[in-house]
Amino acid sequence: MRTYSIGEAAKALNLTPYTLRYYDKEGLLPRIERTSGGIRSFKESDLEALKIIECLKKTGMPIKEIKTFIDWCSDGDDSLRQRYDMFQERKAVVQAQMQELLNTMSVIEHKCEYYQTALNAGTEAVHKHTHAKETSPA
Amino acid sequence: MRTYSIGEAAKALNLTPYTLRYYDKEGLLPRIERTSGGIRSFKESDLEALKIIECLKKTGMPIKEIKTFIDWCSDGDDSLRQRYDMFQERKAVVQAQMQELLNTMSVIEHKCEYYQTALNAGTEAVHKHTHAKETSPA
DNA sequence: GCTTGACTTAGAGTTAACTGTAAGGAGTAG
DNA sequence: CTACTCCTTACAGTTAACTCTAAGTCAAGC
Repeated sequence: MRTYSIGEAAKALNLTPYTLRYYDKEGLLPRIERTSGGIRSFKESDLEALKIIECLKKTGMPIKEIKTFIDWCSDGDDSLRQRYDMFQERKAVVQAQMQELLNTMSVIEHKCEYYQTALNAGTEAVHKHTHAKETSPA
Repeated sequence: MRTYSIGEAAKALNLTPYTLRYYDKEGLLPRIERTSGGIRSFKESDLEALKIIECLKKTGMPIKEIKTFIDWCSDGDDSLRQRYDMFQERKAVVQAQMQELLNTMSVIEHKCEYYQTALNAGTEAVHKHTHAKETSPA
């Protein structure tokens, strides 16, 4: 099975060696092996674990919480329930983020239309209501 | 038209007075008025502008870029094109974020199933492939 | 008239997640 | 042999976005 240096692993994951060393320091790579010369040797399984770590990061999970999960993984079957619950919670978090993103998109799209109309008219005044004494263009 | 103190505005927007002062210091509230005593007086239009600011923040826009937009708003109709382009770009950003969130969700859901199965079996070994010498539980 | 509470400023401190520096080691090309 | 490149550690520096502190102002209630 081929292995990867920290630079190769970084490239494969679109990260930097700095970041990978930082993850290691924070305890996110407990199983990482070293060569006789002390150089980190990333296996395919390490890259897979890092992909999960990046996935959890994308859900907004802080690194300390990810470390808790990594520790659970090292604990074996005793922590299956915690890990299951964690992913269920992450699922709920992502669902909420999706809903929020939809709301955000709705506002952005309204603004796109607003500025499309203003651009066609050549002036934002086209949106001024007669009853509004003052409006903020933002 | 009723106005709001910084504390009231913060509550209405689910922010803190510290944050609103910080935004002001960064130039995000150029039109904010003050009472004779020097106290910030938020109008409805200021709250609306802040809602747009919060919306842009949710798309991951840094505060310095939001300030650029706020400055454009003060510039009047000359900047309509820039503002339109900016919202189009934000729309593309949010679409990309949505796609990424869908990918993330897919991974999370696979892990939910993985741990559901493991939990039913009482052990993660249920997922071990015969050809795999070693796997990372993450 | 005095206390209370919310407001003001300038500026310092915090946090997360990197990001870079310095000093040095090891393997490879010429 | 020597230069080059990548690796190592320890630790300092950076950045964004707050978050708080200190010292002071001001209006309202008792």
